[in-house]
Amino acid sequence: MPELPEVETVRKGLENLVEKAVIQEVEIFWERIITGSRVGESFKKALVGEQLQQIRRRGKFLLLDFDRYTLISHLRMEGKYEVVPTDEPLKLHTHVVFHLKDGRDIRYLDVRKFGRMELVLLGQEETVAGIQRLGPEPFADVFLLEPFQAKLSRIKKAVKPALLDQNLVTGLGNIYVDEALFQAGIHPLRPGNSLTFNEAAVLHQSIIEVLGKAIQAGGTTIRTYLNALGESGNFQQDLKVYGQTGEPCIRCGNPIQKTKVAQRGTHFCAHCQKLTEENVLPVM
DNA sequence: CTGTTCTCCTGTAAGC
DNA sequence: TGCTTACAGGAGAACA
Repeated sequence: MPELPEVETVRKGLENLVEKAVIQEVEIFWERIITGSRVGESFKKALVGEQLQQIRRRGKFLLLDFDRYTLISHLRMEGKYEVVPTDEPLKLHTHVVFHLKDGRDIRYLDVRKFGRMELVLLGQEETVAGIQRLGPEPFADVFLLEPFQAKLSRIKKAVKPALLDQNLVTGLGNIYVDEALFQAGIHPLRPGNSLTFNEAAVLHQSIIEVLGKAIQAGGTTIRTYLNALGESGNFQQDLKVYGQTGEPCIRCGNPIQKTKVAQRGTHFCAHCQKLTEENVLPVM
């Protein structure tokens, strides 16, 4: 599942391959991938003749800047891009194809069809609600402790779903949220407002470190798909709790446990991440 | 406004 | 062996 580090890896890979490429034609095989006011023919028509100038990223959204438009792309669970010669046969689950003037295609594949694309006027991504509500990028220069702590202190729900909201900080998904909470020694079910200032500070630092290291590693590759961009990371070898159910905790040796929090598989060490009695949330 | 549940999708694995 | 069910989860919609 692409989270911020994986999306950043895709961004770099795509930009290196297709910067300055010009779109000749667009084909859509699953209409629901495209949302917003420019869908179907209007989406295709707008992009014909457009040259890709740069690719930016905001949270887990890719922002492809053309001459007059910005294509906002979210990979959600399993979306991926590949750049291949136009004459190469389409793989299963190919939903959108951007034919380029140089004889190649940018192809969007997505087994689950959860990913979305939206075309807005150049640089107008802030008009999209999903981007407007994003918190700061998880970097030390913009993700500041004081506002994080202040917001967290007003959140009654569990800290894990709070961090997955993308509003406190953007970029965490199910893998890195478990890793950051483990590194900070905080139980995923602790209510946001139950964290002490010191705990919030440690969590803040853990989020910056975990995502920073994952970006350096090129993200986490759990299933490898040859030729797809962003599937070559190696952070999977640095995972301390995600997918480590039953394995000994690197800190205390007790087995890593798996449970469900807010409908999501959640990995943690019951010894290192304590949920004290008074912090127990009502059964959902 | 806050918090929770449902929905979208298909491949894979577990269960009977 | 073959059919059914559970599970994987990001984000937006729907709802209390």
